[in-house]
Amino acid sequence: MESTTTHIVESLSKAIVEHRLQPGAKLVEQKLADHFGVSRTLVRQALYQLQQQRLVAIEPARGAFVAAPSLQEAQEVFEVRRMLEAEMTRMFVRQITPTQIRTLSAHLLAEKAAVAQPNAHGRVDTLGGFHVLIAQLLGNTVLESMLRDLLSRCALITLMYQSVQGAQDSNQEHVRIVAAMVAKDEKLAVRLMEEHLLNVVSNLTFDRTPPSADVAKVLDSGFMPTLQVDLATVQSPLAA
Amino acid sequence: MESTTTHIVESLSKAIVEHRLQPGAKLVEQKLADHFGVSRTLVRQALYQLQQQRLVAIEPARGAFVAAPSLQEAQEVFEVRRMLEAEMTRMFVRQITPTQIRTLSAHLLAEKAAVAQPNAHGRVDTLGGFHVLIAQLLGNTVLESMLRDLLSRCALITLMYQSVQGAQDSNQEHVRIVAAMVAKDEKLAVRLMEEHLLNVVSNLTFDRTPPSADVAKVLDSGFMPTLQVDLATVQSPLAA
DNA sequence: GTGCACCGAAGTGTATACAATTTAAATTAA
DNA sequence: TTAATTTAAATTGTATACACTTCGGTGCAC
Repeated sequence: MESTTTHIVESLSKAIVEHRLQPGAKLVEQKLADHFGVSRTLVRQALYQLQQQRLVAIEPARGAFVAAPSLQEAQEVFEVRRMLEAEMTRMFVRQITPTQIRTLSAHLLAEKAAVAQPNAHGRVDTLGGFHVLIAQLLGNTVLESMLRDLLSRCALITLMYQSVQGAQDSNQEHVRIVAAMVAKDEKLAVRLMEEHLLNVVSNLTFDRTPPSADVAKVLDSGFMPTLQVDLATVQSPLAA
Repeated sequence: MESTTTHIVESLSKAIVEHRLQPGAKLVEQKLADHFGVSRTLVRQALYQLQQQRLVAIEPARGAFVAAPSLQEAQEVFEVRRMLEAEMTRMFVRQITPTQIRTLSAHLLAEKAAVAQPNAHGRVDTLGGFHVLIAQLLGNTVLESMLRDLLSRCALITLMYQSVQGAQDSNQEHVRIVAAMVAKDEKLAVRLMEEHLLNVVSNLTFDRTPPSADVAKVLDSGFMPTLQVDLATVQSPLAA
């Protein structure tokens, strides 16, 4: 059901967000094609789509590179998130239900578990999931997919400008936000959400790590054993 | 400098937003390729990109169609706009400058002129420009491009569920919003902006116009003389 | 007449071929 | 040695070829 191109997009997207492909790294079409066992045609389509998601930058006649957003752009992305999520929080508090509270609580527990684990990707994913979950509970799929895109970009950004923000901190802040939501304290919930996002921005530094590495190796040998298996399963287009 | 694919994307995007290609219309690759004087390869890339912008829906093995968002989705899109633009307005009022006021005033005049004209596309474009302009004045390019995408989708939507919303009404509302901004009345400005957007949503009806027409003819003979010229110039990829 | 299998045309999905450009290396001149 | 120049390899941009799927209609059974 899922098109091959879509599969490539998601696989690359994941690799970028998980930092296995570093910002600035060149994405040579033929190498990717070989890796996925398809022709350049499909890789090309995937790269163009990733360009639109701002995870990849294509320079005409020069090739595709993993996006390396400027600090300026990074701040703008977070600013947009703040705007969107402040309103989202406001709306959510106004119509929160017991069922939703239970779902959120369950997620907070999942976060706590994820934070305790050594798997960095899992942590980022679960923590990001908190924000998507709220959009989901609001029942707005447009908002949800928009937020997903923003979160991907944010993952790339926080890796690039190595945010010192600890995972526990984030989890703690989420807990407090939910508490305010449950108390139906709109103002407080919004303020906490805004501060939560501002915290991340203020922790962005100029520490740019240099581009690097061999695309092929990076793609099939993620250093996380579990992920490696995952990749082996998911990445082959013929397996699906 | 602009890639051929990009050109096709923009050309199709414009045709969809301007309603020359109706929602649900089938976009046959070869026909488009012939029209643009390129191979299917490039058309294909363009269609995939438009799919991501939600202006086109691709059904596997069946082809690409001009998107026909459901009423549900339409409402969600406007809801997101409301969220984003409410915050945008709030921020804008807080840092508004005399220069910005002059720019906005100038735009309102342009709107007034556009509204008086018979050119429907020009009206929609100029009225939408108001919202983009504010993002621009805020200096947030990420927000700006996001808003642009949303506005494209909104244009498609309002055409589909023929909103009765008159152009003058919109212009009037813009005038009042700017007035509140100039007065630095944050609450009022935000409220007016929200109402402005809610008005549009509440005017959406179930009136779906049937899909139709010949793609080729629609693309080169827009019925607007000025636009036609524009298309003739812009659409040929070799001319650029 | 109505429904169903079949066939051909049209259209999509993917791979491959080839021209044009860029990149890197090797070579030569200062 | 360094800088500039030429040359070859690698890479991208676009077109084309071909297999596979879908769509429309024709004819046949009932």
